[in-house]
Amino acid sequence: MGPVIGMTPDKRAETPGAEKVAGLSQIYKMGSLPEAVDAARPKATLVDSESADDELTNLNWLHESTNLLTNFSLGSEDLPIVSPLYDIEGDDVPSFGSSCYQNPEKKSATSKPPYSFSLLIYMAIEHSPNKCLPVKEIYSWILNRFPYFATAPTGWKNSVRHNLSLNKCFQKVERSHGKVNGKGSLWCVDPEYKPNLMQALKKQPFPSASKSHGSLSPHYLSSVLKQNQLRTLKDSDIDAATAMMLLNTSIKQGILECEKPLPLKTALQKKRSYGNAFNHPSVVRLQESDSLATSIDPKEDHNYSASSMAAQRCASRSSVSSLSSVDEVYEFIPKSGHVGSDGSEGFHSEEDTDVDYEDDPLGDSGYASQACADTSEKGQSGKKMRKQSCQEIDEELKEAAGSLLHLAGIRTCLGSLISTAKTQNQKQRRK
DNA sequence: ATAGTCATAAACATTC
DNA sequence: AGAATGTTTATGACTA
Repeated sequence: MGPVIGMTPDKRAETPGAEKVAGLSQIYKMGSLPEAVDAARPKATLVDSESADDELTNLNWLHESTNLLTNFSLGSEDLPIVSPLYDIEGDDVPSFGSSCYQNPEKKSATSKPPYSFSLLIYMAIEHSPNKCLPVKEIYSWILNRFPYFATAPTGWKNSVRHNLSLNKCFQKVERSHGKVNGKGSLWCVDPEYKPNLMQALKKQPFPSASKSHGSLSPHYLSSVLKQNQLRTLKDSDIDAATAMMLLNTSIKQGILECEKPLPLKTALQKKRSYGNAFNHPSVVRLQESDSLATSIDPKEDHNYSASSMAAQRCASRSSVSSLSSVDEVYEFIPKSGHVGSDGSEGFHSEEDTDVDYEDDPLGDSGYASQACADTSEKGQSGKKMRKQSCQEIDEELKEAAGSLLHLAGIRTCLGSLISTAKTQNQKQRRK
């Protein structure tokens, strides 16, 4: 049985449009200075850092940080491609920028990459500064990273286009403002499907990770938590949703102690009845139905099928908790920052590509600029409302994270975390 | 055996 | 006109 046919109309109908694209997370800030990251992330500035400083449960350190992918090596040209969900393991603070990863594609340049086309496209898009790429750029990225395709039968490009067109994970964004830089559209990853893709990536065989290191992320998170290295976690740029996922995984693997894995969704639901979990020492009883699979279901892989995706899409829409990253929470926030033009993100377009970001007449030096044009045109009142919404969401996330952390049985280390965080804050303020 | 996933190929339309 | 891009359909291999 082939791919589900007749998907395209659905895909078109569901194409969320500019706002969503604008909300694509600003991932891959690897190698960039924190200032640059902040500048590129106006959404982070929406949170009153001053008032939030003393907030124990504040998730700013998650908000401000970028997606986990950032530090898991998709983001730098200097780094090989590995699963964003794997990393080296060790009790020491991982050096995310280190080159201790194996390099699947370089390891065997002539062998076929262990990634499906969907994942290759996903990586290519996520690697771009604005999470949008024309198909030609996708070709280039894949070619650059996987020399296999240089000698592979030419049909792979067809497959890429086929995937883009058929796979609901990918959204086409018209270059509305005068067909900038060539023909064709830009392709983005639907944020709602990002968890699926992430999950799919995680499932990919990575000898370097699985053999000697295993799944680092939960271990890493665990070690961070156990060592009360809040700063480390903060610096690690793990976003809230990912942290939740890792927490769950850690719990599942027995790294952290908890009765059962807790989906963020549950945390959000419970917090409404219990209030801030930090103020409720009682353990929330979880239901089986609220398994981790609610938000991270290995079966809900990237695929052609509309059914599983639709299910997740619905779930995603039904609750903030299912968002794949905090960025998605803020997806309605117009991007005012200038991203990528100064190279502060550590990203540079591939040498062999012919798209000149700096020549973008839209002044955003990226593709997403057109996509977010709609949102940027909204008025001041809209901004106020959005800011308010952000604060509300932030509160929700804070409480949800509080619930999670509490339930994960790590509350005991919070005292240390607090002091560590406060120390860091004080140091920063002095600077 | 069946259904789902994925890769591949091909035809065709559209756009530049 | 030709190339690039995008859509759709079909088929086969593989897997759970």
